[in-house]
Amino acid sequence: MIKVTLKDGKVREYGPGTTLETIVKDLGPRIAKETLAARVNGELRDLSFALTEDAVVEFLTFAHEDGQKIYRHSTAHILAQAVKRLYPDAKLAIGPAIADGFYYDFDVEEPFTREDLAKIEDEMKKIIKEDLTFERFEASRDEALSLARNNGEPYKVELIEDLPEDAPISFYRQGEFVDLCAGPHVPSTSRIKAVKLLNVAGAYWRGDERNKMLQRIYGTSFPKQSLLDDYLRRLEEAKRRDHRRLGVELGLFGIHEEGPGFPFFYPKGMILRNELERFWREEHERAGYQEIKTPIILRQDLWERSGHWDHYKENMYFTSIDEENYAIKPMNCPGGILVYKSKVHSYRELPIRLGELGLVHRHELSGVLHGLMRVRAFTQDDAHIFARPAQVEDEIVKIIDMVEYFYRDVFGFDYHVELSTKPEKAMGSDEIWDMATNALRKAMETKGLAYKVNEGDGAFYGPKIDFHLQDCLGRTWQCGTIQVDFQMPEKFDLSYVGEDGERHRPVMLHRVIFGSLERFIAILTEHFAGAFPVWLAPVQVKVLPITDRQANYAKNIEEKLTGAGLRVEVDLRNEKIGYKIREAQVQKIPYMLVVGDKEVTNNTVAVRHRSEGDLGSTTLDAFIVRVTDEIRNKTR
RNA sequence: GCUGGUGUAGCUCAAUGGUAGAGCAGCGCACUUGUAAUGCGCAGGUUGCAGGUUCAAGUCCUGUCACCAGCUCCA
Repeated sequence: MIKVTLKDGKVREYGPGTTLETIVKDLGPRIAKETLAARVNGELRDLSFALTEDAVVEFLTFAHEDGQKIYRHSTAHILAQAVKRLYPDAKLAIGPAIADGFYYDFDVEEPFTREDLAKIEDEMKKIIKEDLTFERFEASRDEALSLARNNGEPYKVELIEDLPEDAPISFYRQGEFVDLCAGPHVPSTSRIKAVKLLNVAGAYWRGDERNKMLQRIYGTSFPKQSLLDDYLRRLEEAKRRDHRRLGVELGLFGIHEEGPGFPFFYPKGMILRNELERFWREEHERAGYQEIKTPIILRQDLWERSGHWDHYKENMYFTSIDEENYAIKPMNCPGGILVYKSKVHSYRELPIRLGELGLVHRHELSGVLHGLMRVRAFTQDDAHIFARPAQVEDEIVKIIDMVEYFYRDVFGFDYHVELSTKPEKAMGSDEIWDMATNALRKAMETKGLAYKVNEGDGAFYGPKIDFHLQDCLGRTWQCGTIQVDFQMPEKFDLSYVGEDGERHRPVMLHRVIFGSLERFIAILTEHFAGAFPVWLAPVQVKVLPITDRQANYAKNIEEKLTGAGLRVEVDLRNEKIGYKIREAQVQKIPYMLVVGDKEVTNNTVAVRHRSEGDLGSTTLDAFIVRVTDEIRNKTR
């Protein structure tokens, strides 16, 4: 007998060769019905897997992340089968599960249309009804290659050829359809209850733009129709948080056809922006930064010297002045360097932290522009830190602290961290890159920060840590970044005078906290769905008189609130109170003060909060205390 | 940049190849109102732009610009 240890620690005994399916049925009909696959001694397995030795077994349902992945991946196979039935000439590429669903890439002569998608979805539903079993079989490398060749699947051939020599090669068959796949899968196609194909888009084979563009079909699936409906509803709701939409609705910012990628900030958006800048300046002053401002246009030879000409020219705009060549800055570092070089520095001054809210311009490909998230002109909350080598790690830790304070404590964002290493097109030796990369690693370890590694994704002058934030649809955007740079100090012959009276080379750190004000404001808008914390709200209080009898009282209140440093508007129009409230609610103004005859008589205000509703009457002074407290504490 | 899709009033959307329309917003008038939309009226357009087909184009074709989704690339 073999011992099977279950998740809850219970041990059961079965004869050798017992399949997981038998075991799960033994556990009960309900778990058997919900179980999709299992993890056996850490390895994901099909339910048809037969146990030959003692094992720790965890049965996976849709409630498990791995269970969901297996479920969606199996759906992707059904998609591929449907496509092959309807379009026998389609060549299969890859079809993984992704965050909220799956996709499958096909090489087809004609791109799929919306109507095609509907047809394919219908065919998938047929396949589900056919209740086809997912059967696993293994093949030798040669068998696998000839199978893929016989099926006329060149992409699969390529995939097999790239598998390591000793890797077992497995296939899955459902009905007439066979696909190369590591698995595992759900037991049969009928396990997929609700499926929806969402959209189709081009995608390069292996993500390389030099390769052929394939047609990628995105879809999702759930074990219940109601879960699918919920998901689709959530998607719709998420779209209502879109900063591009809220930017216009709330009068914050917008992009006009006259300036693709060049955003406009309207008066209310500027209030938000200025508040962020004010907060930023306070925090940086506290952290020992000095502020500078460097020009937007500088001579081209500066950029040749910095390496931008060689490494970043395609992203830069150029101009000429008096027949001399100039460049519009895509980064602030060369300017910061010139400030550093403007005088001789002693080791006693270091680290020197020069902050700059610097407007940079970058030529981004037209297809990547996205509201305020991805633009061609943006303001980085940049800083360049010139440090002695021994100070570098400590400085990195301090920057991480600041990012955490901003993101987690003040704004309440979820974020994740990535470390990017030396790219192909880079300046400097591997040794120097290793040193810089290790400094970042060590700082993150000191902080106990979990991070993922992006090989070859660093800046051309150094490795970086990136902080990524999520938008309303869960897409992530790089915001904060910390970069260690040994190259620029070399290129520009930077130095400081050490204790020994000799010249030494400082190390440079490039860093941003917000990343770009534009992107950060976009994230902020989506995160709060436009209902900004009071300290950021463009209008903090709206005074709503019930009739024009209270107009003077309302104006008086406005004056007092303005005097207390609050941003106030009064709605003096002859409208019903419900109408005024609705408009203030739609504008997501945090506080409404309703004033009618009662309030005038009692010298009070009736407070309404945008999310808490009617809070009852109070004195104006008490209200001012409440709001100013929220502002000072940056209450979310 | 690439693949596909979409461009009609400030916004959201209608209009068989046959006189461009509605709701909201705006403006005017009436109503003087108690916690998410009062009523009536007025105005608003070179249908993204440029060509073409046609007796006739918002609608069909070509080009172009912008936007949307994804890919590639990045804060």
